[in-house]
Amino acid sequence: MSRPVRVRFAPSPTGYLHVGGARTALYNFLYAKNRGGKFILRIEDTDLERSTEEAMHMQIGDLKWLGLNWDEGVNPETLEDMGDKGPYRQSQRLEIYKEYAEKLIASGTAYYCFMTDEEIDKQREELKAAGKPPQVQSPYRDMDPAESKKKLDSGESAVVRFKVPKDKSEFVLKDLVRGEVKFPSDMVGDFVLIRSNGMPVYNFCCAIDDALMEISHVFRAEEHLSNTLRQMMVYEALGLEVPEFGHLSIILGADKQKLSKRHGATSCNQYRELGYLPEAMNNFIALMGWSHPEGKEVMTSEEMQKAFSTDRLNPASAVFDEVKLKWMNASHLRELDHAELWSRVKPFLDEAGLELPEDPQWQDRALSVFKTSMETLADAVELFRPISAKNYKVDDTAADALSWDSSKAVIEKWKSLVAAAAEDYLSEEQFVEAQNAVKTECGVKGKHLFMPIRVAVIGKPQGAELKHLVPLMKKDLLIERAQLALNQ
RNA sequence: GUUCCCUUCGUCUAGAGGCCCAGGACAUCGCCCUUUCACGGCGAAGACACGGGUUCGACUCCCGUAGGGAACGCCA
Repeated sequence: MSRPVRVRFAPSPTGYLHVGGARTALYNFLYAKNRGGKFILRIEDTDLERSTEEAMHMQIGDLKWLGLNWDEGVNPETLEDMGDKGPYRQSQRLEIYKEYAEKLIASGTAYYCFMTDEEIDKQREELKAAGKPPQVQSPYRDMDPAESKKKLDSGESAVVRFKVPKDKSEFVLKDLVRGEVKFPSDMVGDFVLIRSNGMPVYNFCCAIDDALMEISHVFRAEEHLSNTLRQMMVYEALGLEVPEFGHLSIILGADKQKLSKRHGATSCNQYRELGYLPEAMNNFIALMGWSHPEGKEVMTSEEMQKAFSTDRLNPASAVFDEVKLKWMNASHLRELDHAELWSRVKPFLDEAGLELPEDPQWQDRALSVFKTSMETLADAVELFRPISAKNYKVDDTAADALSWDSSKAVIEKWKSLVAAAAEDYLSEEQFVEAQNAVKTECGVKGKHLFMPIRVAVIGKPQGAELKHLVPLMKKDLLIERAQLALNQ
């Protein structure tokens, strides 16, 4: 009961980290932090068909991006073992699984099964047709070990199956999020422990690893709920200590189906590319299935760590709402100090080829002007593009403002006033002065005044306040643009 | 088919028998701020899946029904 808290995230490296996986990782991380425990990263790469080294890098990269740093497991830089309960990649633990499988065989709770795929398929069909649960019923279940040894030696391939107790007993799981869950033992058939190629199967290595790595709590997705029965059987047969489990709800798409590729962006990496902040991602994901005791919504990781507890975990599935994610991203965006925000925005600006001043003070001012209209980092591109030294063009939406009788005169006057300025940049006051001068000189006011000027400055009839925008732009640039607007 | 899980505003959720003719957030719609756009402020509309119990009293407990999901793999 008073075991030290050790939790783990155990992805199988088959692609980028999915938002569902990210939430699982996050909850484990938060729990470890909250309880002063250890967070461990284990790689479940026993499926040779689907696991790749590249995907492992992707998963690790995504976890790092989210800031879910682990204390033990695969080292994020060197990929070597970090901690004394390794190896942390299942593909490197094969001997261990083999040893335990042999123990089970020796004790009669597991056996070699020589059924072929065809035989199993056929049996499944028949059972289904008969309205029975499609569980394998292996004729090798009670074969004399000596005889199976002989078959094995003669080169026949076999899997190792767990011998599920035939006496109908009940397994009770005290789930941290679902309460008491009871499983009849005949809910599952004799499941595979070791594949014929020698690789262990999830339910086997997961149980062994969690026990050997002294994992105290397992938070994982709900689809593993019925796997827990199998794992409990393995624990029991081997006399290993069972961790506590918490089965998290599934994350759904807008159509209430399990979130998948066809719902659009579902991996953390995609959200990173779209300009989402890891802070916002964590915060948003945390709130799909957990809530702060005081109902706080926008939180830092530290706040979440402090407040996290399993009794506020919600068993019902949640729909992933990108609109709210956006709002949350905007909230976090505005909390960042400008030096930090600039460093996040910079890659997006560079990517778009924008040419902007290097001066931190300029960047600071620019961000105060633009950040209230940014929801994602990527939004900065269109916001900064109009004041970038490159890429100026008069937008189609500006045609109206340019068509008024007085517009040409307004822009001419504006241009001459800018040209008369002494410094490289106009101050806010100078801009207001100039605008007033245009007003009296040309005899226009209201939108006939500021719309043409706005177009002469940014090429569009709408945007941030001119008195904030103009001081961000070099005098020469303003003149050049006024001319371009006149040429329209 | 069998077993298991889930079900409060459109969405994320609060609610652990009277505090709830159900609270917050996003979205929506108004108004205010604003010589544009955002930000911000204020306000409106909007839900206990259904049916039975238990109880003086049920969103909260029990049982059904319906709907959704998961598992029954040499995937995890």
